[in-house]
Amino acid sequence: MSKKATRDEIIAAADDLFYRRGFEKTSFADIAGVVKISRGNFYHHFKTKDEILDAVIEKRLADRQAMLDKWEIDGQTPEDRIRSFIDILIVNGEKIKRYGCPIGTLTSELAKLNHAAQGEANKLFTVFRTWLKRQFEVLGRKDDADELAMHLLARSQGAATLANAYQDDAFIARELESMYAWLRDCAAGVNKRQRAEM
Amino acid sequence: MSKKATRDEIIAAADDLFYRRGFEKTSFADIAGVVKISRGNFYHHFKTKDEILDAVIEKRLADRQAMLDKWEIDGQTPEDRIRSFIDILIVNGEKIKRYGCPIGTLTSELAKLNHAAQGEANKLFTVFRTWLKRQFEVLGRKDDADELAMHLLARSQGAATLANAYQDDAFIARELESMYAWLRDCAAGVNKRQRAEM
DNA sequence: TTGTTTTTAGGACAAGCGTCCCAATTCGTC
DNA sequence: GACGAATTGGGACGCTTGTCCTAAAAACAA
Repeated sequence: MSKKATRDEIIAAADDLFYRRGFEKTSFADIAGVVKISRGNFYHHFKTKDEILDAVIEKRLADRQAMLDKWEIDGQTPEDRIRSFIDILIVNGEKIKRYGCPIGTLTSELAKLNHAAQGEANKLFTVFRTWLKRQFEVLGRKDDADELAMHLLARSQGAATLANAYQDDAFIARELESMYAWLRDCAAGVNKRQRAEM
Repeated sequence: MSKKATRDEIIAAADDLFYRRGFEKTSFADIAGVVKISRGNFYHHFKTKDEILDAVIEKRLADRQAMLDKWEIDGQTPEDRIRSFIDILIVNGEKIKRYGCPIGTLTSELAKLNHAAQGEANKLFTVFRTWLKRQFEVLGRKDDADELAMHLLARSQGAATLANAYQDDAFIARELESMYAWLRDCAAGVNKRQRAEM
């Protein structure tokens, strides 16, 4: 097999295992078992485990960016597109209930390991943050677009964390409804704080 | 030294290390280094690493419960008390920025490890959930008290996760303000969805 | 003081880890 | 088919891990 094909298989297997078991817990042997190559052969593709992590983060960045680019075409309005982001909790619901958010759990783990790739992993959040910011801008919320983006990211992360802990579909449904409602308010140009001050 | 005193020192050291480095990454040697006892001596206090984890979770449960019980006395109104919960993000702000939420990150890690103590760790969330639920009941939201408790837990978790990733004080301040405003609305008996439907 | 129990230190152990080497195999090109 | 390069499998390496044993020290009881 060509070098690149094997390399991509390793990255795909590592991506999956890092998500399901965590980076630290996943060993070379685990990945080799999935890809069905010998452990020794690894060194020809990746010199260290950290190099695999870098490649996995790179792949995740590309995957997420591709997904957002696709939404940019599919979604008619920025509100539609932001709703697609919220709906990740549905589309990936089963995996999130089992393993949490792939981005949030990775950044948390790397923060605890004080790992050099922390900065790269945080870019995963930033990809969504930047994209959401732009959607809110198009939506007409130019002044607080980044704040709204961060807020929605936080809401989504919180829902994912508790979905993982409790596996409660009713809770997830309520959080989704609540985020939809919040988004409608955003689109109407009225944010929660302004209303509270009325 | 008495057996219990040493045992408590081990638990305290493990509690701290599990939080800062994660359960998996923390070794017997790490804990022994902090407590300054020999590695071999461990077996006399804990037969397995999982037993230490159980003890750490037990301690965290007791600590949190004690904190909540204290708030029950200190806080004049249920709104005051719930505000104390929100303010954890300020009081433990520096640690949360560095290591994330001690509860959320532990449950996430144990979920990935598929660890037997998952259920016990989730009780940490439930301690807060139950307490918050009661506060909302006293606040006069008897019908949706548990829903409100879960929602606030999620908001808090999300804020902690992004605080850990970005270490952005302005973001944390905004999330706090937003949660305060939400709480005021709750106290006024009007939740966000009802308002959005007006 | 003597004898018993509790607590300790140090190290052995088998297993798993990331890393690395090297000889054999496969591949692509002439 | 032959040859150099790319790719592979198997295993060695030094280290760390959780676990466990044993003998010495300390604490306590009589």
